[in-house]
Amino acid sequence: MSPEQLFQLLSDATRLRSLLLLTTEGELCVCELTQALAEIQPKVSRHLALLREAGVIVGRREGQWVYYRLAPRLPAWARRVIEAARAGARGAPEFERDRARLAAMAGRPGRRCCA
Amino acid sequence: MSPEQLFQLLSDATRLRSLLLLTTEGELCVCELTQALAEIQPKVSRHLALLREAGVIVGRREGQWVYYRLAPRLPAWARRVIEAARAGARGAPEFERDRARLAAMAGRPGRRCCA
DNA sequence: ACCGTATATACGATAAATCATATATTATGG
DNA sequence: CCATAATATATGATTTATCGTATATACGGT
Repeated sequence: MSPEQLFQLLSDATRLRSLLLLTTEGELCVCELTQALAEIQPKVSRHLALLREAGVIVGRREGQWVYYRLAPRLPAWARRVIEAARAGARGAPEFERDRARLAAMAGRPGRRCCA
Repeated sequence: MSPEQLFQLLSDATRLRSLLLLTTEGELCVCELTQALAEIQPKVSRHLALLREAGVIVGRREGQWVYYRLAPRLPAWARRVIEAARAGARGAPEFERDRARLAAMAGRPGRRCCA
């Protein structure tokens, strides 16, 4: 994982938004990301595949769902890059909308509707 | 300056190498960067222009030379991204070679040859 | 075995970035 | 005013990324 490669991955809005959601939420399945980003599923899936193939995120299958999260073995400098990006994205409407859509999503898998 | 835009800028090897050199050296003119990167001048100049237009670096003309440095008004999160990239690039031969070529460069403008 | 849902991949088309070469601009020195 | 050096920009060609649609695969329930 070179800096150049990481930056190339983060330079796409779909991948960046996915990654930022994953860092704050910990773990999300593809359908949650698809809904949160308001994008079509193949698009989200393909971008997640790029992040996975580069080792930035890891996927875990549970039943029909595949949950993605930040790769635990991600180098410290890469984590710092993502953290800084999170700071840079603070308050930007594009990212706030993603969170809002995720929070408003009904029938999220593996979640009780009423805690 | 959005995170997405900064990452797009850093995703190119020429721009990333330039920027890392600028962070460690403080200020460099185009001919120094051209030599350090071992690239042709129009290529270096064009990539510097992109960084400048985005507000990542600023240029200062002194005689025939234009010296570039990190933009003083660069947001903190962007500085952290670049700092993390520096950590990620540590020891990578590509970047070490740049430094070596710069150090070996003769006739650098504005420098005494023997301090 | 079949169906519905979730996820992944293949494909051709479109858009965007990068390149090398050539040329223009700006400054210095004679 | 001309020549030279440093820097910037224009141009057309080429490569690389991204896209939407269609299709494939994997799983769970009936």
